[in-house]
Amino acid sequence: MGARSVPVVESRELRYFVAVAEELHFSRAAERLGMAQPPLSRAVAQLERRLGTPLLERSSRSVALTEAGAVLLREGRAALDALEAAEHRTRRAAPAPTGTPGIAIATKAGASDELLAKLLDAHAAEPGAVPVEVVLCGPGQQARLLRTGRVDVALLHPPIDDVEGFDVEALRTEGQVALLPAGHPLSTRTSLRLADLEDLPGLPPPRYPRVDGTYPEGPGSEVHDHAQLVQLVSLGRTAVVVPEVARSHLRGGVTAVPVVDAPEVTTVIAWPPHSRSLAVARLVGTATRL
Amino acid sequence: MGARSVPVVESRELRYFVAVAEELHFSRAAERLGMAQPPLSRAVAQLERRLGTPLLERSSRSVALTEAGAVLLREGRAALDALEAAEHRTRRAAPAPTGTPGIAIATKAGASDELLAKLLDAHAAEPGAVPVEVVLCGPGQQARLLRTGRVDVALLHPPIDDVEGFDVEALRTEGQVALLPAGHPLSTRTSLRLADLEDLPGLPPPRYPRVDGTYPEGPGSEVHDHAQLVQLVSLGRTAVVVPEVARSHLRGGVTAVPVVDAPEVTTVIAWPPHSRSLAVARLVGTATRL
DNA sequence: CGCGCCCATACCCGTGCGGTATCGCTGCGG
DNA sequence: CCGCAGCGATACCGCACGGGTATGGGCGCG
Repeated sequence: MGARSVPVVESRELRYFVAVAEELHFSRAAERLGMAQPPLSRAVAQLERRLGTPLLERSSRSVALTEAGAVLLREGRAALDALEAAEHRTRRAAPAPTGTPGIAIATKAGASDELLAKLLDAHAAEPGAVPVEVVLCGPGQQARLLRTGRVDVALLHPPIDDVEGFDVEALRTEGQVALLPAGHPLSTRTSLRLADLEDLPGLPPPRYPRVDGTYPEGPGSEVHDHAQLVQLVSLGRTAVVVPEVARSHLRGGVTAVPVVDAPEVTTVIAWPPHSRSLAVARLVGTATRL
Repeated sequence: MGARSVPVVESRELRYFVAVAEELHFSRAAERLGMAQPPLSRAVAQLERRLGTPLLERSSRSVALTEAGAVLLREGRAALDALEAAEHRTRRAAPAPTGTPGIAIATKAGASDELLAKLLDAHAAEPGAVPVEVVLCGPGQQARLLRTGRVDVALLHPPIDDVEGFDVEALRTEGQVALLPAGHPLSTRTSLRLADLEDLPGLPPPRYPRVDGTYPEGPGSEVHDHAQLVQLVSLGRTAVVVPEVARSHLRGGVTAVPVVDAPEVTTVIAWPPHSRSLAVARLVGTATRL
């Protein structure tokens, strides 16, 4: 198994480059990395020398990626994720108290609650069940947690979530309903179409946080969890389309009406390929038998 | 896109650990890494401190992997491969003369020759064809070249080759034939079964190199390419079972007889998932239309 | 035209990586 | 039973390199 070729790029340099490539700004990237700008410039220049190709186009007013730089950004992120995953999975494999010798599952906070509850119950009832740590996270974060090894499995919702590169098993498919303030003209309907819900007067769509934590501009309210969302609807401030399960934990003042032409939402359980973990395989097996 | 969590493990340390874990011997690993043994011991100990868990069980006479160490070996190899891939793919994306702005394909030396030739011809005839570099390699090496980004696509033969983690498209399926010295008693048969070929007197199976370049022990001759193999057969020194295409470039003194119960051999074209390369997509498209 | 933003260069310092020497343990052979 | 040899750990040292501060230089903008 010899002949692993000599490495040229060090992971530290790669992290530096990725920070600069993401910020497109050396000073801001340096700040994010907790270091000064000059050594960062030098490190990136050194990386370019080692790779033998420019990665960034600098003018004194702006920074842009070259073709090679774009490739390295994409591939470098993947490599750094793999590195982080190696670290986390090793920690998890360690004997207690350093690591929890169980498995961790990620799910979007406020989503798939009862499905997850059923899964955990069923798993706990199985012989040889291991402890399961539940990691709640913001929307779109599950994939990253999975890629970086902080969790072993995740519940997510393609095609909204990116499942590229994971093994997945579908658990459930459901339609979507509109949540409307009670008393809204449309709330008496027995079904709706998406077109009915466009530009409802006085009910601007809420603004969800982006993956970087910032919020888009717009008239609607900022929202970051499900309870807030339902509350906003009941206050007559917004209307939204959500998966059917949301009906099960509604409150007064909110009416749910099926939206017949909304895309179906599937919930899948995802895990990293090459997973050699027996515990993961068992959990997935339990999930598919629900 | 903030919040990439702080790294604890450096790629250099990981390479050191992987070397030790593969050798299970600090001094040999140090030699392989081109360094002295004491700093290697220290670096691995430091990695264990950072991860907060022992990776190796040392006695003064032997070294063994712990559970966590086995996980880190597997995951660490993958991470190092990803790192190397980032490097190679970036180089390939660089403008000439540093990188070849084309694509590279790996194939086992001496296998799939005419299939590859047809593919290259067909590709060259397409509009917008890019230069294709052909990388010949030893058996079982294609997957590594693909994983580490030295090539963009590979021709391989599941289930002999591991295609786990790659996207694949089947190109051809064929049976296998036995190559026998002309005049051998079995060479007059019109078909054979695997059982017929067990323990043929005077025709011990050849010894192929393992992935690490060493050869297993045994009575047969060492062999490292197809021409040698055929020559050995014609010299009456061995007999082998190979895919049917081998018939097309036989020489005198060798007879091919179909083996009806040998497993079918499929040739697939494989490429890394998430490949964003248009050139790769086009080459694969061409291949499947052959 | 000058100011300010931003990346590069110059220079210095301290940390940490790698090297040599040596110790301590252990299995083995006489 | 003792000595030797193999191997990993420890001790110590020197230097290379990563990171900091100060400063230069190019270019938009007011």
